[in-house]
Amino acid sequence: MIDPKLLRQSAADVAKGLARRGFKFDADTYLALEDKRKSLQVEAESLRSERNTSSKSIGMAKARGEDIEPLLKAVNDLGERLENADARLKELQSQLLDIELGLPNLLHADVPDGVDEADNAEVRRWGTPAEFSFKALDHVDLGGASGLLDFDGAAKLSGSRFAVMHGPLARLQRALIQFMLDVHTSEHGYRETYVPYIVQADALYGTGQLPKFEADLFKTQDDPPFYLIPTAEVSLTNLVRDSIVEAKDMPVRLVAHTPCFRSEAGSYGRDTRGMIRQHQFEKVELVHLVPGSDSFAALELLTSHAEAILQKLELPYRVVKLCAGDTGFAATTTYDIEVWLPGQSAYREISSCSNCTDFQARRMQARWRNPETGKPELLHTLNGSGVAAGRALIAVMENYQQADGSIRIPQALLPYMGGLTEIAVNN
RNA sequence: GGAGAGAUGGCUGAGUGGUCGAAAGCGCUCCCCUGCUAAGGGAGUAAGGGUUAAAAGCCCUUCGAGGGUUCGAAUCCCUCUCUCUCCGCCA
Repeated sequence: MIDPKLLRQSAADVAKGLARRGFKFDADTYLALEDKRKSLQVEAESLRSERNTSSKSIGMAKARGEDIEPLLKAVNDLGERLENADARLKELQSQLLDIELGLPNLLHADVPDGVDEADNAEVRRWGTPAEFSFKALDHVDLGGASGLLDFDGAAKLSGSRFAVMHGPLARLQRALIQFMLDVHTSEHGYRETYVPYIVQADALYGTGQLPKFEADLFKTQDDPPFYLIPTAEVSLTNLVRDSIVEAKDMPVRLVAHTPCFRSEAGSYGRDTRGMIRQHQFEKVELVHLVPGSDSFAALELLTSHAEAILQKLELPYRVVKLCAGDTGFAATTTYDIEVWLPGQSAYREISSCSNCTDFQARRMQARWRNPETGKPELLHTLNGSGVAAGRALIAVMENYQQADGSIRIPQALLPYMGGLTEIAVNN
């Protein structure tokens, strides 16, 4: 959520900033509502103040044994007026909140202009895509060669956009997850955290998936409903909802492995081949909770932690800064890390690292106590994949493939594979 | 799933219709005093919001959540959630 004070004072500037995303914020309508809110709130509060004063004097009169009838008469219609003002205020505030919850975060000034991923700005590259002496296969064909990747079986169970994996391929994904958790906890200082995969609506309001993106989520039929998390960011970040973190506990750095569930509504026809885009996938997620002054440095650090995984796996990648139109709802700046996929001859997203500044914190009332002032301040939240395990598996398969369709195990994963050094064909 | 108990400020814990944002203790902060010392004295110490350019001040809200009764609710009524104990069931 954007600071309502900023909206009131600089609605036109906010509208201009959001226009970079292609988002239309009707500042005039907002300000008109806000104007009404102000006068109504002043009215309601002064009525309430009047009532409090009267009630107090009734109490005192009664204590002195005086006749309170005339006093009661004097406040006769107060209750009704107050009720009326309250109801109108409540209605107005909920209208304003609806608008505010629908506004995306303001972009950082350095975010490049642009409408979609074609306009993203490459920041750096690491590694060189390998030259193959044979025609590189994609992970679907490699999975077919080993017989360990089964889309038919998955379709039988769950329909499209699911995968079944067997044997060493399933183990390879598990190895990737263990490896990533180990690196982040032992080398990068994260606290390993196990979280629920099913959350209530409040958590999703906190991180910004709701109310706007409900269609992207899987929802249960309970009343009230539960939602399957689309990312561990939801569970991890909301841990500080409605709390004040002490300075000695900052910064907070959390890592969790969870499955992620996305309905992928609206992406029909995109990445239908293979397991690039699934309804269910595994991901290791990194979350930072930091003082506001530190969040941009933290974004660089977090991104470097995700990159370290790909470097240890010796997977070539590039880092791009997302353009205005491609940056997510809650983020002020996002780096995507794109791993090289020989089967597609393309860099594809494997991690997305975002600084959400105080946007999520304001929705969550997540604060920290600044020792300089002794006062609570909104903290800044960051999240990034460190990295997406399903896509990392694809990247390993395609980058480590050999002429016969077998797949070598990356050096870094050998300790996790129980002596296995390659995944052969025809398992 | 069944039975019972509970939810109050950073913590412990009083408060059962009126001047209670809330006693007391602990903790914490500041000040004072003190050289028989793991002592004494004093003051302060919640969060959110409105008004304001901002601050001060003033005002509003908050005693698990949401409704209700009342001039007035931490206190009474209803619904819900969570925690604890016991039983059952289960991983």
